[in-house]
Amino acid sequence: MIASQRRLFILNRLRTQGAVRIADLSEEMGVSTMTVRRDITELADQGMLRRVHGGAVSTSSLLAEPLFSVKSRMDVGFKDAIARAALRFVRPGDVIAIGGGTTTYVFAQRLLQSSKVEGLTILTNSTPVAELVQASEAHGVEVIVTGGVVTRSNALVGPIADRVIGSLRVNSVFLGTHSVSLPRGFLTPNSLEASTNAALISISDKVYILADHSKWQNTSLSLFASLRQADAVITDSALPEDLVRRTRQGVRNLLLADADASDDGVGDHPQNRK
Amino acid sequence: MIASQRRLFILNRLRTQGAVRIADLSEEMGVSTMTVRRDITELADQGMLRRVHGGAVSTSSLLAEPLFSVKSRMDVGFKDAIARAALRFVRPGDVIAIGGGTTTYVFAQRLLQSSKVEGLTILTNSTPVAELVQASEAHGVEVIVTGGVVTRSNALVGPIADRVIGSLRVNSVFLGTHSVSLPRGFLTPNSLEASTNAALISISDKVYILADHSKWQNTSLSLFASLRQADAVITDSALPEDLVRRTRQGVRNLLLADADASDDGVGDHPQNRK
DNA sequence: GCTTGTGTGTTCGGATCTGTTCGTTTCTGT
DNA sequence: ACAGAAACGAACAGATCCGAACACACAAGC
Repeated sequence: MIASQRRLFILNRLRTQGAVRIADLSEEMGVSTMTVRRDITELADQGMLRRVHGGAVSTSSLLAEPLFSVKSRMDVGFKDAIARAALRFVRPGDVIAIGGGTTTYVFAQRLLQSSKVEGLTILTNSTPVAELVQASEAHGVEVIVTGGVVTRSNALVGPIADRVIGSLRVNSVFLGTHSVSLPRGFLTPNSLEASTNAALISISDKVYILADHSKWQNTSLSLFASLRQADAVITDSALPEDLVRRTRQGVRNLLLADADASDDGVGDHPQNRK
Repeated sequence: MIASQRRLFILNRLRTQGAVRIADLSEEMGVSTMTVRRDITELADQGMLRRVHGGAVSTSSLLAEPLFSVKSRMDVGFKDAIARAALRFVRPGDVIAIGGGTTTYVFAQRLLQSSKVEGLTILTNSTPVAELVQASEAHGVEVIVTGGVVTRSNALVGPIADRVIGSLRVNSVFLGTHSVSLPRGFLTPNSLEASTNAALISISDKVYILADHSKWQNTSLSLFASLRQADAVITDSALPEDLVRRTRQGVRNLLLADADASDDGVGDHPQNRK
């Protein structure tokens, strides 16, 4: 493996995973850690990535920012667990929709690393997700973008998005949410995004909401789905007991993903058994 | 194995693998490393590949995209000059469309750095352009994405894109092209992309084609515009004299941007005056 | 025959890259 | 706060690659 190939490998890894470890890269590329270190140093000098202890993180990625602070690294851990747990709802050959936001972005990352990605068709209104799939060079995956006006968070919304979505049909949709309100449902601050989320839900057989525990504390403007509309809500194990109970009153299926679990992110907690 | 056979072998290898090692090539083709070295040197002089320690890498591959600032500075220099020259066709408050490709990407970069960006509305079928504008946090710019199926080069094409485009209207469109064929017009390898480019042209008052001089040597499958349809073609000053003359026979306005010029990229060459 | 030119292989000193060692710094669990 | 573990980077040594120079083979032309 040639030097520039290694660098490309590293950059691609960064684009799809947001962060890389030197030890992993060393093993996967079959070179010493020192060589990887030197590659990363070089790339960092060119501003292509940012060095951190143990590896490197992407500078341009959506996740780059949160990864820097220690506090929100925990958040990413939760999101990661949620994403892994949500994978179980993807079946081979499905046509799935993925909404905007960082949680669904992490979900897309995990999905691309899994074996289920083969033969999927992905509809998304998130430009980062679209680029992610493309950059991963995953085979047998078709990506369709909804179009629309670009929001602050790189989601595509508005009449154009809604109209495109309305002419399509998917097996399941995976959405993030800005706020979970009991007992109303799921909300977002942007009413156009709410409309687009609702459009995605209306064309989907199954609806899955990905929301870490902090979302229960937020409040937002626009409702895009009731609790009942979600076939499953995937959150993390840090959600307080009483909120779990009250949420279960409205939601058909509430999954608590464990950040420590290595397999599918769902730990062996009693409350996971219905 | 004859010299030209070897060169083809090397280029093919590059196309499929992105990078090659001299030692490998030497063994596989049954010639000494020195011969391979000479072949690669020759191909590099022709711009067919880029030499690196230990082998060679493809110039057109993914390498070009992430490493804009690093290498192939000449290519980027040309594209940059073209992009700066094209800025003159953007008026304040315009609604403009920007197509896919690396040249238009550089154009978008320049546009965001200029003062003209204020109040613009940008329609694009390129997800990198969309993200670029969003990431720049430019104020007063609205970005609309066409939607559609994502191609290898991160452009959005197909019926969805065409339908969305058909319902809109813009002042001017800026398109890259894979090939300039005299006297036919502008071509791209992807017929769906050709259709989408044609759709963009059909909704635009003015059409501007950005093409560096190498595009005159390429050949492609699908025509998306005739020479006449372009209100202006912006290329670089390295385009040979006779091609300039022959192109001027079909195109209303051919601009030769000078890579050295610091202002708007159009040098004071006699042939720039009509 | 000889010459010339082209293309290829070999040698070799220097440049560049890579791996290992080892003392230091930084993380992490208790 | 502390100790052990992991990661870091400087420095050295070995491996690899590079390119210039020269030698050789072969074909074309005189």
